[in-house]
Amino acid sequence: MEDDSHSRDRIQSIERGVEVLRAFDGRNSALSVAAIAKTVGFSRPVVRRILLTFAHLGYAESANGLWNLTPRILELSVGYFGAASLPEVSYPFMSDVVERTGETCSVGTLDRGEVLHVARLEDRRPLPHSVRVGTRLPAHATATGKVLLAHLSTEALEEFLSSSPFDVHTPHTITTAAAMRERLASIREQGYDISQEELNPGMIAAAVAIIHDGVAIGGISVSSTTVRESENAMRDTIVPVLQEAADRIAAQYRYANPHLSGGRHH
Amino acid sequence: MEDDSHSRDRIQSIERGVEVLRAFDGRNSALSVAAIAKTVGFSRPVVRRILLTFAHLGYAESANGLWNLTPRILELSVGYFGAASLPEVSYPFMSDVVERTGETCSVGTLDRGEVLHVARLEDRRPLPHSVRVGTRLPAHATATGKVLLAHLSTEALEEFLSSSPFDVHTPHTITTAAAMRERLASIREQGYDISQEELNPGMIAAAVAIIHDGVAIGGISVSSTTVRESENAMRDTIVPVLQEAADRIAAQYRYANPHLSGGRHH
DNA sequence: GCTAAATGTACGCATAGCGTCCTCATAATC
DNA sequence: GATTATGAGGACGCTATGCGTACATTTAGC
Repeated sequence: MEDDSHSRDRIQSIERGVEVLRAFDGRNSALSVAAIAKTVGFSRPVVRRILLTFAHLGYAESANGLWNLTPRILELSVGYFGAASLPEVSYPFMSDVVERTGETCSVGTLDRGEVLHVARLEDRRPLPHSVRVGTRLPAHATATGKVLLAHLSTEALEEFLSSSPFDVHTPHTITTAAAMRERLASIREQGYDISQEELNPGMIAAAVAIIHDGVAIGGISVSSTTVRESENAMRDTIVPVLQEAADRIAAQYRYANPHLSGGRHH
Repeated sequence: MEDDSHSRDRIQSIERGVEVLRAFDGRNSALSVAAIAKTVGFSRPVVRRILLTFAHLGYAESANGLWNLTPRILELSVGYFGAASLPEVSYPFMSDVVERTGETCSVGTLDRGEVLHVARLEDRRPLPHSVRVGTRLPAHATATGKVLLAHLSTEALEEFLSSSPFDVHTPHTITTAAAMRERLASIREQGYDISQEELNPGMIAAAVAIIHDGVAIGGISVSSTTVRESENAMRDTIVPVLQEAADRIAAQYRYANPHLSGGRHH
């Protein structure tokens, strides 16, 4: 009751600044100060000061009363995009997947019970539900999420199964822990998952885990619509391509991160 | 003398927080509190509080005294990655370029006299100088930079030519405003630029501007090494591919941003 | 031309966040 | 293996920082 609000060594202004950045969710192109204030729940002068700060840093700009983030905001992610980071290593192989399948390819990791998309490569035809880099989707209703859950340790999986309420998105969404356990078992056996209309109607996806040193560091998937791809086509033609890409990404990742392999340093 | 340091409506803590994030430059994988404090010039407790704040938000984590950014930091860029943003629109066509040329392709915009890389797609063979998304390079010594400079308004160009000191990176770097004017004129005539060893020895790049509504909203380039590609090969085989991609990106950008075309709103 | 809603700005107060200081743990040096 | 040096973690009092209320001003809308 004392540690969650502000624990003396946590900086309020930074948390507020981040909340303002998150108010730009990518859907609304430009936001007014008042709209942001309403979203995040701070007073307007506070939001204004935060925006002016970001503007001074070059991360935001205002055009006649409406605010936008500038491309320079990408700078904040550079620290994660190391030479050996998962997206950095994955992109070349994802390119291969897009070329061979003609569909959109994504790479994601498990983050707080959700799939965080760290890399994405679209085919020329855009999909109805566009999932941009940085966005999260519920793990229990996505193919990538389930292949990652399938490789979790027993304790971590139990925690997920007990803590997460399984939101229902479509009639095909897996809703019970029992059904999820069953599905995860078959994923472990087959090595892939196909999710048909579990999150969005009309959408289908296949995913394979990227295994490095025995742990699933991410999942690679292909998403499409049910009119373009059937479950059989996914299994027969796309899963092998994904499997090959996952293996090559893992190998390249191992090569790029030699210090992670085997035991600790020296 | 009063407006630059802290102007009463700018939040110091946020600026400090951003500086700490930038201390993670992608080269050093993990940093200690003391190392960051030395880099940014704040006291250690301040850096520690900032890191704890980001850790609480899920953007940073510490492993036995060393700190890292987590993939979730990508969330902060989501606000820029709109459906109609330049990288979002470009990636599919960049994929095409990589496929047809077998080389690394990048898209960048002009930002404060530097080229800010907003999208990048590598071929499988990594390049010696890896330029990640979010990083900036000097405009005067890169192909993308020069095609963007070539489309600047007269005033903006004059300001750039007078303000920027042209750092010398190699013997081939353009160092004088006169030489730059000459080069820009030929770029306007030919529609592309090829930069051979102007920034890094052994590297060569070709770039073409992405023109939307008469203004250059970005540049697309292919980078390689001088052993793999000659200037002639660049001009004859790669520039046409880039030109086609640039045109298609511009067209798609126009389609994705209908409100930007023609006159202002209403 | 009047209401309404949103922006920019000012300013005094409270507190958030700063730095100094101390303790403890972990390495490096001889 | 004793000794120094370097860094992490934490406590605490003071002050500058950044908060919100309040007012002035602009822009849009019926």
